[in-house]
Amino acid sequence: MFKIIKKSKKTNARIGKLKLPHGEIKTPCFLPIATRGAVKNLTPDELKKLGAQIILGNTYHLIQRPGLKIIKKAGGLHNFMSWPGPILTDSGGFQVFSLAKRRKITRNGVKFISEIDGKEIFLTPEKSIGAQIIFGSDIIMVLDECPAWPATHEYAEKSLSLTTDWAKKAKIFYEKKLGSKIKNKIRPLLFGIAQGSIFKDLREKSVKELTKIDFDGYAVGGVSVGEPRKNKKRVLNWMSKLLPEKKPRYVMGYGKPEEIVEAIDLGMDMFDCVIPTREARHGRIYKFKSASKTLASKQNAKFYEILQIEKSEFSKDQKPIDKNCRCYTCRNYSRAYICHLFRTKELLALRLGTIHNLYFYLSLMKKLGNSI
RNA sequence: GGGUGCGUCGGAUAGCGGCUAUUCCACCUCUCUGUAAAAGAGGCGCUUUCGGGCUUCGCAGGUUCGAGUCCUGCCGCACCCA
Repeated sequence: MFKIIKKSKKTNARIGKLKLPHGEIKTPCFLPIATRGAVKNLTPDELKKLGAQIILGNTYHLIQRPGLKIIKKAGGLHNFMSWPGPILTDSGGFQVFSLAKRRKITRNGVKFISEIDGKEIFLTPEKSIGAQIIFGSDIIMVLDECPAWPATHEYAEKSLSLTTDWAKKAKIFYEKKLGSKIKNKIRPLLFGIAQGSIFKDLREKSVKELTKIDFDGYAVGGVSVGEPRKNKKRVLNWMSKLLPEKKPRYVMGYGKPEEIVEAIDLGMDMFDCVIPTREARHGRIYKFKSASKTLASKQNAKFYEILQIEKSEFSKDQKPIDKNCRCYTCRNYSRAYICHLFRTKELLALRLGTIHNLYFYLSLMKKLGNSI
């Protein structure tokens, strides 16, 4: 399933191949986010051209709309959204964090009050896995509780025991549903999610128990939930030593370009983040500082910059965002034009921004892979 | 020439006797990490030792404890009549 092809001599970085039902992906890789079955502003065709190998959908949002029935009838999420490549789906665990005001955690699952119609949604570890199986996800994530920072040791410990318990239940349910069924085909992978906030003993405990359950891959959850950068780094450092080497390692919801660089050096393989897509819609355009420079000096010095493209300094700037960038946006349009589109709220602004920012992230991944 | 109405921030507005003059747009600054985000926060007269101080509703007077608001004159704009 997961093969490490090459290891860096200088760092813990590695290149891997991961076989999935809808194709093979190369790691390290970045997953553009398609929460509701669409990467905002892009067609699957465009995504593929940008170099996306795998995308991420969200269980909580998709079971609300359009609902399981419709996706099932469409023949799964791939068919429904016309993306033939691999899909990883998040379990809804992140919504435990992001929709904290609208949910209640119980032993058996999470009760949400829908932000759409006020209806109650009860998400259990089993339901989440069941839904993801119906989606036809290539990588299924277990339901976890993602505790916000700051959390007390006491709370984080309690939360972790729940998350671990849910992980066991998820695994049992998954085996029951898919265990014997698929023989010749590659079956969807099931990933566990390590929690434990910023506490070393809890992170250790989390990984120990998850590996006992035995998953196809392991994710680091609960990172970038408000904690200072130092803490994130420390957690990832521990995790890189704790997580099994032979399994894919996925840092959830991560991160800024420099953070991904660091995490790859620590031996992390997969990443997803809303930054490139969301910030694109908000007029923050990422670009490399200089194409000729390698990313070797990346550790401290920022190798990229962000243009706030709506600023008046760009309103007359006829240069492309990045003359060395080969994305559709940079090959065809000037900063002035994109600035104009943003200021006049033309929808094309969002598309062009998204295309460029995703190209930036995905080509960063390529560069980082090549440098291993 | 006569009449009517109107002049409030860069633009558009609210306010029709009572404390710090409303809102929208534009503009400026910032935020965004498993997406309730094409979103959100702050600023937008001058000045400040960040406590505040000063100044403002076309202009000039007046009435009043108190005026963007009422009265008089002027200026400007719009419309109507001649």
